[in-house]
Amino acid sequence: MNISISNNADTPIYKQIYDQISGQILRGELDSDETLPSIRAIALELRISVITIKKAWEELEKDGLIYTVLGKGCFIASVSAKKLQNKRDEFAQDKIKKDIKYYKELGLSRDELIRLVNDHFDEK
Amino acid sequence: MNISISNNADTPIYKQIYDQISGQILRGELDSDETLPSIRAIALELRISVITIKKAWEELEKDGLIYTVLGKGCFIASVSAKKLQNKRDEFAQDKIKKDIKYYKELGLSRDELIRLVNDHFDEK
Amino acid sequence: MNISISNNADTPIYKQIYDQISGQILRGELDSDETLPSIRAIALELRISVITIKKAWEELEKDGLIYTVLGKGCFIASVSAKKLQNKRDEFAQDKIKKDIKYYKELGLSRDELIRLVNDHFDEK
Amino acid sequence: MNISISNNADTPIYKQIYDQISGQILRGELDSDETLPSIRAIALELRISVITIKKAWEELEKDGLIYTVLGKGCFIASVSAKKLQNKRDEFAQDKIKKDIKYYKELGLSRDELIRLVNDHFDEK
DNA sequence: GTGGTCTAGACCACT
DNA sequence: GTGGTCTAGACCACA
Repeated sequence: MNISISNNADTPIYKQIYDQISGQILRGELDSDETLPSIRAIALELRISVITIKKAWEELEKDGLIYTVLGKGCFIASVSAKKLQNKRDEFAQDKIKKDIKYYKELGLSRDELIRLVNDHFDEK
Repeated sequence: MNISISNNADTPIYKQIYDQISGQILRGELDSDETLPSIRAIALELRISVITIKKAWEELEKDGLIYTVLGKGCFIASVSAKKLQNKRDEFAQDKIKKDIKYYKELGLSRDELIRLVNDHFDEK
Repeated sequence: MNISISNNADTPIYKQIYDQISGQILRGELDSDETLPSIRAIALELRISVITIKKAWEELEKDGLIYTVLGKGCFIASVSAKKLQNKRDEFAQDKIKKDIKYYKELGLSRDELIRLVNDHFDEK
Repeated sequence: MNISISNNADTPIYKQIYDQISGQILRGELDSDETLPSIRAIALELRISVITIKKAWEELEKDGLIYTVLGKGCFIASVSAKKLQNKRDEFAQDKIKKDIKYYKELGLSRDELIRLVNDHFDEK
């Protein structure tokens, strides 16, 4: 499980975890029914509170990406590749709408925005 | 002064105001040294507290977009067109980096992201 | 009457005027019973409100530095050189106490403070 | 945490708090990453509003003296001794320039000012 | 008239 | 528990 968190970012920690895990699932890097590490293990590893991870897990479960079996642990939900793709698209579209609104508020044209994407996509 | 706020959004009200005013300034829709409506006038119009607007004003002042003169009012900072453009770029680049990080996490390729931009740019 | 004001300073305008006029009187640059320019004349010259100057005049009168004759104007109070010196000392001591408190809070020693004075006294 | 405030002073409460905390940090009396008492705790102790303290905290954060972690608390920023010294000097120089301007306006000579400093430095 | 500060309570998000 | 935001009213300083 590769997760990196930052205390300085303006995104809350539980969201950082959620984004990274959901990303790994949506990209198909984690197999169905694979076991997620225990909350405590992650809490220790990342030196954060179990409550924070619990919050991330809850969001993932709400979105149908994982499921928990009481007393056994958390598992990756088995979702068909097609459904996965749909979820990915849904997530991306939800975000792009908000983002475009902001760039438009800044006065950027479509071409300027696309140039910006091209300029920064390969960075880092 | 066109400002619209939503109580349901997850962005705080002061941020909504900040975004809209900064947008108008950065797009050059407000002239230098133009007087902003008084805090109280806006508070009445939008039916929010003066403190909330004050907060937005403070952020705008911190970013050098407006300045306040005690007892006289608040004014658009006089910034050269070039500097304005720089600020706009700076704001846009700060955001695009974070956004791209997220889209990559979702597994989108550059082309998919650009198609997404093209599909939604003219909406609404 | 030489007065210069700044909108950007954090000292209010009426205080800037008060400080400069009181300074000129305390340094003996203005003779007793000399007429001060009319409030309106100054207001025009400095492009500020008459109310602001009125406020400064009130403070000066309260401190016994000027007196107003209704319908005739404002005049420099006739104060003996000795009294003038006393007032000057009083003003300076009031201020030095507050200032030293602040420098001490910053952790400056007496010698550091004196060096600071020496370094900056001849500037500008 | 030693803070004392006065309701009668002409400096706003948030400024009084800012001055005292920044003083303690600049004098090195508070260690890096030390936790500050919670906003609410201070509010209760000093019997003032949380917002007032928040305002002081924001100023301190703006000046890079503290940092806040959402949901965890506020901490003293880790600043090297050298940087601390620089900040102290910067604060002191900003003030001394204004102060000297005033004393000069009163007609004090350098020697008179230094005598004043010597006379009052050990008081109280 | 303007902005600057403050209160006393409230609700929410995050840990 | 923490900080983040907001309200509705108040009083003051400044122009």
